[in-house]
Amino acid sequence: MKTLVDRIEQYIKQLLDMSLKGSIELKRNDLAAIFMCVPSQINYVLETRFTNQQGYYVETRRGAGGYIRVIRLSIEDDAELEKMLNLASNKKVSQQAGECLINRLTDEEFLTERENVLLKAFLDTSNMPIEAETADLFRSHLLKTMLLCLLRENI
Amino acid sequence: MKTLVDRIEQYIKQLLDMSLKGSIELKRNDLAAIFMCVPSQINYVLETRFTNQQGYYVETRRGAGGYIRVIRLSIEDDAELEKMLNLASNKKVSQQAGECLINRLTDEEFLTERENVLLKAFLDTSNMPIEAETADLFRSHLLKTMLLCLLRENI
DNA sequence: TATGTCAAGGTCAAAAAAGGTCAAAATATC
DNA sequence: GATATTTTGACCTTTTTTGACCTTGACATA
Repeated sequence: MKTLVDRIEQYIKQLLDMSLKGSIELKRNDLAAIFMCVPSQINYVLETRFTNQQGYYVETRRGAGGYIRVIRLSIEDDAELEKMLNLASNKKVSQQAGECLINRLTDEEFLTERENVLLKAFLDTSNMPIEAETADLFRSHLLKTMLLCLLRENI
Repeated sequence: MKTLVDRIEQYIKQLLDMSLKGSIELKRNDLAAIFMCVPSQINYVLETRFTNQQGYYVETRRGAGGYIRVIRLSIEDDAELEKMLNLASNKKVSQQAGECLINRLTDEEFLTERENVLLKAFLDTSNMPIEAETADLFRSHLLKTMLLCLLRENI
């Protein structure tokens, strides 16, 4: 059973897919009306499903004629991957951050669905008898290694 | 006279048999209502009857719209993989042993060439500032997780 | 130019809707 | 009778939904 957030998320992503520019403009109140919910629900969707980490950028404007613009950032070239590599080298990679990164790479078709499941399972250290510090280090190792493999292209 | 656990276990297994994907989604509260028991009884059933060793993998999500997903692993048709699962659970997995396992799985076409490269890179902890003990633990975690993923019927 | 109005969107915290944990009590089993 | 397994319930955490109240900006108008 899909939740409201899920449906709104899907709707926005569909709009993005259809748009040629990779960005769309919304009216918060209109969207809320379509889904028959309170306007702040839209903010919740944006905050939880369209973050920077997840590969989106959101611009808004208040007042009369206000809007919400959702921009999909794409990983066009290796430069973007290297940026991620930097992130992964930061020693501290929470499980959540790691999952975000993997989901994003999957969205952009750098990883297959199977690899996605596999990698996310690896990142999950919840049943490993180690300290948080070590877990973060471990994840950082995995992500870095994975990105290097991707960069070393065509395997 | 069957116990409550037994009946709930049977019910879930029936649902799994009927599902085409080898996985089902439950609502903990609904199930508890059906069997007129406390919700935590469902957890007990899952913990005691649907473990990895018994061939199941359970995913859950909390909060509104939460669910419990039970995934059946295809262990019966693959006694070989089950043996490996045991091996990987042995806490101590040297890098060499890990690579052997991965190569073997690749030979038998359970893993793609790409996954092979990726996984072997993960196993290499030589540039991680950790003790040998911890490294073995990591490898064991990776291998076990990998095997569980391979056994999942739904990916 | 300064000001008021109204149409957006923003914030934040409470309520609701799930699922999780843990230990005590009750039953079974040996 | 001792031990193992099952059942129950009180309390906790996570995620979503809702609503009351706040801020911003365009436009009209004095």
